[in-house]
Amino acid sequence: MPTIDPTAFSAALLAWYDIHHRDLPWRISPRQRAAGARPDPYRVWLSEIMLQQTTVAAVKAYYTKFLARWPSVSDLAAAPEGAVLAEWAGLGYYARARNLHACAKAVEAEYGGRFPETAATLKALPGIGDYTSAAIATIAFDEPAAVVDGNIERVVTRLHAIETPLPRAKPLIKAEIAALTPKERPGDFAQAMMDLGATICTPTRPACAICPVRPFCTATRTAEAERYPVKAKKAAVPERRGAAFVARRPDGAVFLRKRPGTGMLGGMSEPPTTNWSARADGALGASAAPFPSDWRRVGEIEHGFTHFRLTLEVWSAAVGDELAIEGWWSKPQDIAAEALPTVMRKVLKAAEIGSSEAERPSAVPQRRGRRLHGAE
DNA sequence: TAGTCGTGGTA
DNA sequence: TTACCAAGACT
Repeated sequence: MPTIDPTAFSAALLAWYDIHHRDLPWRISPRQRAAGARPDPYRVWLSEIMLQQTTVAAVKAYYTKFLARWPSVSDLAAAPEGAVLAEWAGLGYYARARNLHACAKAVEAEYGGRFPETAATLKALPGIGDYTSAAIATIAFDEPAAVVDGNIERVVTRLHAIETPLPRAKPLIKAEIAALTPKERPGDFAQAMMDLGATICTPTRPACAICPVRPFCTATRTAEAERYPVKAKKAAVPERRGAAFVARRPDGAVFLRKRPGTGMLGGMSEPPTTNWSARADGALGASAAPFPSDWRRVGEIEHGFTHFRLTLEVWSAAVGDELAIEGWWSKPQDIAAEALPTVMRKVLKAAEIGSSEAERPSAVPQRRGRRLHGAE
């Protein structure tokens, strides 16, 4: 593996970044940074948590909403967890939201509302791991920590044509980044590497012809950049099946309950569902309902999760006000603000319950697939 | 260490 | 349609 001169590499990368950096809501410009400004650690942290395994495009609207509602870490710490989960609904990986709130409370309680300034101390906080601790310390506090995310893994494996598959190659990549990260402008260096990965050194069809660090890159010489990073094969995703039960009151309210605080969709809201069986065959039927009623099957929905695909039968019933199980009634105008994950909004939609103004049903409800499934 | 944990966009 | 993936953390 040929050695890269860190000084020359940084100079080329940062010169490119000064011109071609992305303008993002949680950033300050290289020009402001050069003038001595530093970004608000709260904003850096908030954005980094949201960006975990999530695209910039998806994050922007959530980031703006969170910042408007909770302008500081103290504001966020004072919020009820349910409000944070409801605001997070739709962004996925809900443990992030629970840890976000726990972290805000820890920063408030242990550090008086000011984020600690080193990667090592940041990493001890909930939801902040290897990558995020290094990113915050480097971007907000100028610590030259080794920042390694998916973009940077891709860039480095191409620079050195690393054949070792991920995640085994991770220690090697981190060592190389530690060697390349400059003492001056480490925050810009990290963000420049990520911007390079996001805009030039892309997973498919990388733009090697206009890459500022092409002279340092091994993979591009053999026109094989796209082959890296080598990754271990993934197992096929299994199928699971379950049923969801949408109870409706005469005034249109829907019965919801809260899922257990940990695990899949932990702490989020849902219409009552069965457990999601590993069995993908057979129908469950109204006998699986949380309480007896005149359940009618109104359709089914499919949803892909990271490690399995789920099919949910959707059952609906018109019921009275009193149910013997724990939960609450949510009126039509309140549903949009509930902490409903996307899969559960699909369920409500299948039961012809508008989950937002945008989905307000027309006078004649559109029924998709409804005719196919009569009552039992 | 390998499995768990969402979602929407894209080839 | 399917498969993969996007600024990972936690157990």
